Amino acid sequence: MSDGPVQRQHAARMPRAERVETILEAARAAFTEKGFDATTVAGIATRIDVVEGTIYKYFDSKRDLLLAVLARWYEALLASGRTALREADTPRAGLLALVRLHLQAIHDDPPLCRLMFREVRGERDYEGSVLHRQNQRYTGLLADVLRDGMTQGHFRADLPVALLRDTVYGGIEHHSWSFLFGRGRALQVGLLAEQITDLVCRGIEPR
Amino acid sequence: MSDGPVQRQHAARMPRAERVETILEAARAAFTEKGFDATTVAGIATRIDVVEGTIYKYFDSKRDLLLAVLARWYEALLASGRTALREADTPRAGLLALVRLHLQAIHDDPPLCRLMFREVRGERDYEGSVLHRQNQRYTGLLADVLRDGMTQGHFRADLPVALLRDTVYGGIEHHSWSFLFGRGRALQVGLLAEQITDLVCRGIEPR
Amino acid sequence: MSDGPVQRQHAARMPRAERVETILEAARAAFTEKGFDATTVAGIATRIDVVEGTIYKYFDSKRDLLLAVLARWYEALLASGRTALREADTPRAGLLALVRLHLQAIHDDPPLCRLMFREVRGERDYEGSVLHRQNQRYTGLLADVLRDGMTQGHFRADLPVALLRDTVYGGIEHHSWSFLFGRGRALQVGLLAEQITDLVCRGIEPR
Amino acid sequence: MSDGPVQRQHAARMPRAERVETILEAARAAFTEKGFDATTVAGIATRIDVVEGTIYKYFDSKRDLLLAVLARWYEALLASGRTALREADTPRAGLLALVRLHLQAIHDDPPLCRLMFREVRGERDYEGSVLHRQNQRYTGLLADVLRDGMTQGHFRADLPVALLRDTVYGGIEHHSWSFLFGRGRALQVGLLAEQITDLVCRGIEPR
DNA sequence: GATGAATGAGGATTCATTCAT
DNA sequence: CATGAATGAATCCTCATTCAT
Repeated sequence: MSDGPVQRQHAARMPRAERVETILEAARAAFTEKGFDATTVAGIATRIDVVEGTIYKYFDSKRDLLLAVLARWYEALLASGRTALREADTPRAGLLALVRLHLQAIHDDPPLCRLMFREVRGERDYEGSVLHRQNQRYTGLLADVLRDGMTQGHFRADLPVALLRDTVYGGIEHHSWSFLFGRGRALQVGLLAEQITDLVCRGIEPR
Repeated sequence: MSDGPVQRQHAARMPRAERVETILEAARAAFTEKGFDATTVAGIATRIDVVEGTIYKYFDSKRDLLLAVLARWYEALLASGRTALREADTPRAGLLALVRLHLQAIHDDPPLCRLMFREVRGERDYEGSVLHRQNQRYTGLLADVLRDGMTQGHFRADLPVALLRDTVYGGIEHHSWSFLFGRGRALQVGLLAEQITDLVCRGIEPR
Repeated sequence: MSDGPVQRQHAARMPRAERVETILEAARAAFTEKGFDATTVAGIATRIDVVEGTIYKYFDSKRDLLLAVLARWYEALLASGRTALREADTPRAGLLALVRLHLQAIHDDPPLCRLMFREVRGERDYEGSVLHRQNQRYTGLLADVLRDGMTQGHFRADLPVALLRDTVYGGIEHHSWSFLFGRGRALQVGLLAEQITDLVCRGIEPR
Repeated sequence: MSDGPVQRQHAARMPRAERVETILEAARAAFTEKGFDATTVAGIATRIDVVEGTIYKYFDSKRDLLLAVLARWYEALLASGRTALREADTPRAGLLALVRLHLQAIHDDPPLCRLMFREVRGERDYEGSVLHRQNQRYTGLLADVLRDGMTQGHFRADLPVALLRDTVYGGIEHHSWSFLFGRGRALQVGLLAEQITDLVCRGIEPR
């Protein structure tokens, strides 16, 4: 008898939304474990017992998948930011909350942050992408807090909001660098948040 | 079929140092024009009329070449930083000078900065590399200024120097992002330098 | 991610014959627009708002679909040929009519002809296919005319009918080539028909 | 010990021209044996004990390789045609020689002809290609003979040379079809050449 | 010092087709 | 009659790097 074609069982049928979910989960795991390049689509597929083709039914490309994984993360971050702000009663408190949130996010999932910093930011397809828009909404939260603080007289108004926003996020990220990519020790989330907030607030305190 | 026989003459023999020079120049041009991945070693070789093998006589790998290109750039930057500091008579003046220098560097050679941010930082081989060490020396200039300022009582001393340093450089880079990678408009070097310095100084002014 | 959920309604149910009709129509459009390979079954399905599976209910394979499309065309051609012959009163008139018909067909639907020449003829599954049989019936019309002409003494009988037939059809097709595949100008149907008929009937020997 | 990288011996070094030769030979064999699609570049490489990359050093793509194989064949054909003409002392003799040559070529290497008819002719990249130009030179030989014959009064001059040329080559090819693609019997080169020449020269009108 | 022939690994992607619902 | 989730095969091509000459 000739070798029969190894008829593999079809994976369990799933409604679209659910399948997307499982793929996203597997992709996230794979990407964070091995990085983008070292991850193969076949590898992702194997984790959830489907074939590569199935993944391409739902995502146009491997890169698309990466972007989708990160988009979900940003979604959650944005929600957390909004929640945090609701409980902040002064601009300074809002600022502190957002700084802490950002540090916490980096602290909690370094691999995902590495992915974001390494594989996405600065790539040609980032500008104007959904992810970029989400990022803008997210950092916009802090810009809003600053603007409100200026309006209400808590902060001096002669420095551009965008510059302040970038200083905060740029500072945080730069400072997290060795934690993320080197052999740096854990981030002191609480302390750092206080220090950064302090630096910025005193820098923008009205005379 | 690919290009014909092209019976090429041996390229002019050159003393080692000179040959290294031409290679570095060609590599810099190629990398900044097309990015690291899109640049081929063969392409670099062609620019100076040698073959790939010749390049490998002088550099161990394509990546090595990139690192060497950037190392030269940092060398110059470091020298500029030192010069600038010599003319600064107060800590604040020193800080302003270094901020301005950094902004100017980004302003003057965006492609090279892109290379640095995109292809080098965050890569596994950066930590501990020569380039990293140079970067540390370079940013160390600013750290020194801050430390001196604290010692001399110009700056409050209760915030970590490293955090301040990262805030400055992180802020600058974050803020340059859209200029480098998006369709952002030119950097206002002078104005930005003033604003950043102002923000930081008032933030760290002793009460 | 690929197109959203697109919760589609079931397409209107149709009696078999009618559904076959719509599929054939869509397939013809798709194939002639983009060629066989570039056409996807999914694309054909989309045109008539059904899913791929539906098409496979009616046709065994994509190739089958192509063959069916062309078979309809041949059907019409064959009918035209028969009609044309009915009005021809001499062998030469019959020959002229068939030559003109063939040229006209090429002239009227170049995309379909391209399909026939490019994707079907010379493929392994053509020999012995329904399409091939139709082709034989169609070119058989001309063979019959020739045979009749020989029997009746209008034509010399020492050349194989098959060779004559192939010379006519091969000549026409070869000559249409640049019109079909190049940037050639329109076919001069009437003139060419006369010339070809003349050539075959009289040869090129001067009287 | 970790798995050493199976260091395969480098294939014998060859000068460019010679290597091109071996590749072309292997490609020709592979293509004619299995057709274009079924042939893999890896398979070609294996035949001559090199790796795929080597082939891509000399040819830009698999298709390029096919075209190059056929170009060589045409080269030879063109030369044969010129030789044949040199010995023909009348236009009719020239015509006969070229017809016979063409039939002989088809007879001698059906697989290569199949390649030409199936994979090249009618493809988008054929028009304007080197191959096309060669084909034009080749068929131009026959056009020249016809033109000369007309000038010298051996042939009537009221039919377009291009039409005659296409009739000859189209007729031959059409007639060879079943030999090439079906289960048809061998071509009767000599007989067919006589008949075709006769047909073209005298037509089918009885004297 | 320079050449340039040869290596070799590696994976994303497409879509016709099937079949459970 | 229609859906649409899942399969799975199959290979071209690039280019950094090596090394014999």
